[in-house]
Amino acid sequence: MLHRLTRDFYLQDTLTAARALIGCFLVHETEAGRIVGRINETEAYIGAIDKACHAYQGRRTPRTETLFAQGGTVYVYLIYGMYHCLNVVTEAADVPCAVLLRGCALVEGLDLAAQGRFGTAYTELTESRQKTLANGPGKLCMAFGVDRAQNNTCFLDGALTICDRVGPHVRETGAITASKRIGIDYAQEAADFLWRFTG
DNA sequence: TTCAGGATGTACT
DNA sequence: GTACATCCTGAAC
Repeated sequence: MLHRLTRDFYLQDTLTAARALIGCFLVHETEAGRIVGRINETEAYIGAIDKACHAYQGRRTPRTETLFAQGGTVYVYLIYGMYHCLNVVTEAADVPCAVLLRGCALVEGLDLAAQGRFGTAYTELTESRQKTLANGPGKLCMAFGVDRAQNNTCFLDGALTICDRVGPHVRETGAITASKRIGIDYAQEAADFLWRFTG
Protein backbone atom coordinates (compact mmCIF):
# COMPACT_ATOMS: atom_id res chain seq x y z
CA MET A 1 0.00 0.00 0.00
CA LEU A 2 1.19 3.44 -0.83
CA HIS A 3 -0.61 6.46 0.57
CA ARG A 4 0.47 9.86 -0.70
CA LEU A 5 0.14 12.97 1.40
CA THR A 6 -2.61 15.22 0.02
CA ARG A 7 -2.52 18.86 -1.04
CA ASP A 8 -3.85 19.95 2.35
CA PHE A 9 -0.71 18.69 4.03
CA TYR A 10 1.55 20.90 1.93
CA LEU A 11 -0.60 23.99 2.38
CA GLN A 12 -0.07 23.91 6.15
CA ASP A 13 2.08 26.31 8.09
CA THR A 14 5.71 25.56 7.17
CA LEU A 15 6.92 24.84 10.70
CA THR A 16 3.98 22.49 11.27
CA ALA A 17 4.70 20.70 8.01
CA ALA A 18 8.43 20.43 8.74
CA ARG A 19 7.66 18.72 12.04
CA ALA A 20 4.93 16.51 10.54
CA LEU A 21 7.24 15.29 7.77
CA ILE A 22 9.40 13.49 10.33
CA GLY A 23 8.55 9.82 10.05
CA CYS A 24 6.93 10.12 6.62
CA PHE A 25 8.43 8.27 3.66
CA LEU A 26 10.17 9.79 0.69
CA VAL A 27 9.48 7.60 -2.37
CA HIS A 28 11.13 7.78 -5.78
CA GLU A 29 9.73 5.53 -8.51
CA THR A 30 12.63 5.10 -10.95
CA GLU A 31 12.90 2.97 -14.07
CA ALA A 32 15.14 0.60 -12.14
CA GLY A 33 12.79 0.29 -9.18
CA ARG A 34 11.46 2.01 -6.10
CA ILE A 35 13.57 3.76 -3.48
CA VAL A 36 11.95 4.49 -0.09
CA GLY A 37 13.37 6.20 2.98
CA ARG A 38 11.97 7.30 6.34
CA ILE A 39 12.49 11.03 6.75
CA ASN A 40 14.29 11.77 10.01
CA GLU A 41 15.68 15.27 9.57
CA THR A 42 14.10 18.44 8.11
CA GLU A 43 14.59 22.20 8.19
CA ALA A 44 12.06 24.99 7.61
CA TYR A 45 12.78 27.99 5.35
CA ILE A 46 10.29 30.85 5.45
CA GLY A 47 10.96 33.56 2.88
CA ALA A 48 9.17 36.46 4.51
CA ILE A 49 11.29 36.57 7.67
CA ASP A 50 14.24 34.25 7.06
CA LYS A 51 17.60 35.58 5.92
CA ALA A 52 18.74 32.04 5.14
CA CYS A 53 15.96 31.54 2.63
CA HIS A 54 16.81 32.06 -1.03
CA ALA A 55 13.59 34.03 -1.39
CA TYR A 56 14.07 36.21 1.70
CA GLN A 57 11.66 39.15 1.65
CA GLY A 58 10.13 37.96 -1.59
CA ARG A 59 13.36 37.96 -3.57
CA ARG A 60 12.23 36.44 -6.86
CA THR A 61 14.72 35.20 -9.48
CA PRO A 62 14.71 32.35 -12.01
CA ARG A 63 16.26 30.09 -9.38
CA THR A 64 13.81 30.92 -6.60
CA GLU A 65 10.76 30.97 -8.83
CA THR A 66 9.84 27.44 -7.72
CA LEU A 67 9.57 28.59 -4.09
CA PHE A 68 6.61 30.75 -5.09
CA ALA A 69 4.65 27.80 -6.42
CA GLN A 70 1.80 26.19 -4.52
CA GLY A 71 2.57 23.81 -1.64
CA GLY A 72 3.35 20.30 -2.87
CA THR A 73 5.89 21.41 -5.49
CA VAL A 74 9.42 19.95 -5.63
CA TYR A 75 12.28 22.47 -5.29
CA VAL A 76 15.76 21.18 -6.13
CA TYR A 77 18.84 23.37 -6.41
CA LEU A 78 22.59 22.94 -6.82
CA ILE A 79 24.83 23.90 -3.93
CA TYR A 80 28.62 24.28 -3.77
CA GLY A 81 28.77 23.41 -7.45
CA MET A 82 28.39 19.69 -6.97
CA TYR A 83 25.54 18.74 -4.68
CA HIS A 84 21.79 18.96 -4.87
CA CYS A 85 19.34 19.75 -2.10
CA LEU A 86 15.74 18.54 -2.12
CA ASN A 87 13.00 20.77 -0.71
CA VAL A 88 9.24 20.50 -0.29
CA VAL A 89 7.44 23.75 -1.14
CA THR A 90 4.79 24.61 1.44
CA GLU A 91 1.86 27.01 1.92
CA ALA A 92 -0.14 28.87 -0.73
CA ALA A 93 1.10 30.07 -4.11
CA ASP A 94 3.16 33.30 -3.96
CA VAL A 95 4.21 32.57 -0.36
CA PRO A 96 7.88 31.52 -0.65
CA CYS A 97 8.33 28.77 1.96
CA ALA A 98 9.83 25.30 1.88
CA VAL A 99 11.06 22.42 3.99
CA LEU A 100 14.55 21.07 3.29
CA LEU A 101 14.87 17.29 3.58
CA ARG A 102 18.22 16.78 5.29
CA GLY A 103 18.26 13.09 6.03
CA CYS A 104 16.46 9.79 5.92
CA ALA A 105 16.86 6.10 6.71
CA LEU A 106 16.45 3.88 3.66
CA VAL A 107 13.93 1.07 4.02
CA GLU A 108 13.51 -0.09 0.41
CA GLY A 109 15.66 -0.01 -2.73
CA LEU A 110 18.89 -0.15 -0.74
CA ASP A 111 20.90 -1.45 -3.69
CA LEU A 112 19.63 1.30 -5.99
CA ALA A 113 20.59 3.91 -3.41
CA ALA A 114 24.02 2.37 -2.92
CA GLN A 115 24.56 2.35 -6.69
CA GLY A 116 23.64 6.02 -6.88
CA ARG A 117 25.99 6.98 -4.07
CA PHE A 118 28.97 4.66 -4.45
CA GLY A 119 28.37 2.67 -7.64
CA THR A 120 28.26 -0.66 -5.84
CA ALA A 121 25.70 -2.99 -4.29
CA TYR A 122 24.53 -2.29 -0.75
CA THR A 123 26.04 -5.50 0.59
CA GLU A 124 29.44 -4.40 -0.74
CA LEU A 125 29.46 -1.25 1.39
CA THR A 126 31.40 -0.90 4.60
CA GLU A 127 29.23 -0.63 7.69
CA SER A 128 30.19 3.02 7.95
CA ARG A 129 28.97 3.75 4.43
CA GLN A 130 25.71 1.86 5.02
CA LYS A 131 24.98 4.06 8.00
CA THR A 132 25.70 7.30 6.16
CA LEU A 133 23.89 6.45 2.92
CA ALA A 134 21.46 9.39 3.13
CA ASN A 135 22.18 11.27 6.38
CA GLY A 136 22.67 14.67 4.74
CA PRO A 137 20.94 16.79 2.10
CA GLY A 138 23.51 16.18 -0.64
CA LYS A 139 23.78 12.50 0.22
CA LEU A 140 20.01 12.09 0.26
CA CYS A 141 19.80 13.38 -3.30
CA MET A 142 22.58 11.12 -4.49
CA ALA A 143 20.96 8.08 -2.88
CA PHE A 144 17.54 8.88 -4.37
CA GLY A 145 18.86 9.90 -7.78
CA VAL A 146 17.38 13.38 -7.42
CA ASP A 147 18.75 16.29 -9.45
CA ARG A 148 17.45 19.46 -11.06
CA ALA A 149 15.40 17.39 -13.52
CA GLN A 150 12.92 17.00 -10.63
CA ASN A 151 12.77 20.71 -9.91
CA ASN A 152 9.30 22.19 -10.22
CA THR A 153 7.61 18.79 -10.49
CA CYS A 154 4.79 17.89 -8.11
CA PHE A 155 4.79 15.55 -5.09
CA LEU A 156 1.11 14.77 -5.71
CA ASP A 157 1.42 13.14 -9.13
CA GLY A 158 5.12 12.83 -10.04
CA ALA A 159 7.69 10.04 -9.77
CA LEU A 160 8.92 11.64 -6.55
CA THR A 161 6.36 11.51 -3.74
CA ILE A 162 5.91 11.56 0.01
CA CYS A 163 3.71 9.01 1.78
CA ASP A 164 2.61 8.22 5.31
CA ARG A 165 2.20 4.54 4.44
CA VAL A 166 4.31 2.41 2.07
CA GLY A 167 3.93 -1.36 1.96
CA PRO A 168 4.58 -2.71 5.45
CA HIS A 169 5.91 0.63 6.66
CA VAL A 170 3.71 3.06 8.59
CA ARG A 171 4.55 6.58 9.73
CA GLU A 172 5.77 6.35 13.27
CA THR A 173 7.46 8.97 15.40
CA GLY A 174 8.84 9.07 18.89
CA ALA A 175 10.11 12.31 20.35
CA ILE A 176 10.84 15.04 17.80
CA THR A 177 13.62 17.47 18.67
CA ALA A 178 13.89 21.09 17.51
CA SER A 179 17.34 22.64 17.13
CA LYS A 180 19.30 25.27 15.21
CA ARG A 181 19.72 24.87 11.49
CA ILE A 182 22.98 23.81 9.89
CA GLY A 183 25.39 25.66 7.65
CA ILE A 184 23.71 29.08 7.63
CA ASP A 185 25.90 31.10 9.99
CA TYR A 186 25.79 33.97 7.50
CA ALA A 187 22.06 34.44 8.21
CA GLN A 188 22.62 36.43 11.42
CA GLU A 189 19.71 36.17 13.89
CA ALA A 190 17.93 33.68 11.61
CA ALA A 191 20.79 31.23 12.24
CA ASP A 192 19.49 30.82 15.80
CA PHE A 193 15.90 29.92 14.90
CA LEU A 194 14.96 26.44 16.13
CA TRP A 195 13.69 25.38 12.73
CA ARG A 196 15.50 22.06 12.37
CA PHE A 197 13.60 18.93 13.33
CA THR A 198 14.99 15.47 13.97
CA GLY A 199 13.26 12.34 15.12
C1' DT B 1 38.54 10.55 16.80
C1' DT B 2 38.67 15.14 15.07
C1' DC B 3 39.79 18.73 11.63
C1' DA B 4 41.32 21.38 7.60
C1' DG B 5 41.19 21.85 2.82
C1' DG B 6 39.74 21.14 -1.83
C1' DA B 7 36.35 20.12 -5.46
C1' DT B 8 33.02 22.62 -8.36
C1' DG B 9 29.29 25.68 -11.01
C1' DT B 10 25.51 28.75 -10.61
C1' DA B 11 23.45 32.94 -9.08
C1' DC B 12 23.86 37.31 -8.01
C1' DT B 13 26.73 41.81 -6.68
C1' DG C 1 34.53 38.35 -8.48
C1' DT C 2 32.35 36.25 -4.41
C1' DA C 3 29.56 33.41 -1.80
C1' DC C 4 27.07 29.31 -1.29
C1' DA C 5 21.02 25.30 2.97
C1' DT C 6 27.89 20.16 1.26
C1' DC C 7 30.82 15.99 1.19
C1' DC C 8 35.00 13.35 1.08
C1' DT C 9 39.79 12.47 1.92
C1' DG C 10 43.87 12.35 4.31
C1' DA C 11 46.80 14.00 8.07
C1' DA C 12 47.35 14.93 12.88
C1' DC C 13 46.53 13.83 17.51
